[in-house]
Amino acid sequence: MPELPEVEYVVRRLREYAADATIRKVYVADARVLRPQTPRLLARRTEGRRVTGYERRAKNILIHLQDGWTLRIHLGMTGHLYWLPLPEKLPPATRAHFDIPGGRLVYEDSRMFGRIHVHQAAELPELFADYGPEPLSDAFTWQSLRAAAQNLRGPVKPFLLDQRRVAGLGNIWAAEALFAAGIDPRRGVATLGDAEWRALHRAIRRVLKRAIAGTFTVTAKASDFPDADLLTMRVYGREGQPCRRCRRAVRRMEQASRSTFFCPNCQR
DNA sequence: CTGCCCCTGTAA
DNA sequence: TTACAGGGGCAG
Repeated sequence: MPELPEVEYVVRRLREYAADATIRKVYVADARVLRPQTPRLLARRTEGRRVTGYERRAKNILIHLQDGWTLRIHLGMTGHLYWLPLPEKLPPATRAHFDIPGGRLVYEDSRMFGRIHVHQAAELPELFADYGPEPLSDAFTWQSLRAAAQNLRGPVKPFLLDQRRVAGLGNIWAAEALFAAGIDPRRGVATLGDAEWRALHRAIRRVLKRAIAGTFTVTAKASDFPDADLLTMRVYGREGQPCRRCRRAVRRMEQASRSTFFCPNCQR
């Protein structure tokens, strides 16, 4: 479930609840979430080290530690990462947890598409070398978006999901941004004009900012993130329901084996 | 680019 | 029982 806004939420919560934590001990209940690394390696690199900062890069959570180590946690489809105060019981889908003073950092993940890796901080630039700009940073402009599509063909929706073009857009907000920009997800990137690139760029930023603000308006359990608010979606998950703008039925189609929702009337 | 794979849970 | 799920890596 987590996309950029939820990952951002997690990072801000960790800064709030687990600032200056020291990792005392690591427990791995299912080593598959570490692949290709191992519990032994994870323990060796993290135990006894203090957290020096939390950061989000695309949909990755970075936990910087003393001695130049960084935990990189990707939540995949069903991952959750949050601080849990000590008396509370670990949930059944806990795959790993980190003991810190006063509580635990819990990594829960039913489908285990997420990953926990430890890296030397120096190797991070290489790790993220292929990522596109952060959509909420100054580096992301409508010109940079247009440039990322140079010499590419194919529909705009899969283009937006490609982390090398823009970092951190997922299926929901790609669909919502295209609706906000009034662009049909089937349109080829080569057919978009400057006015459309501008509109798309603006829509991506607006939609993500609104989603981030939204995650903070709902109270979440144990500082975990709340589910994306389907009530505020314009098209995502609304197949057959009336478009909130023109009342015509929202359509669902498949693109690159992912579902795409759009309004054929409002998006052209 | 698309298709297949990785996994489990939930709803129709 | 089947369909579907908001993640990404990899081969073709």
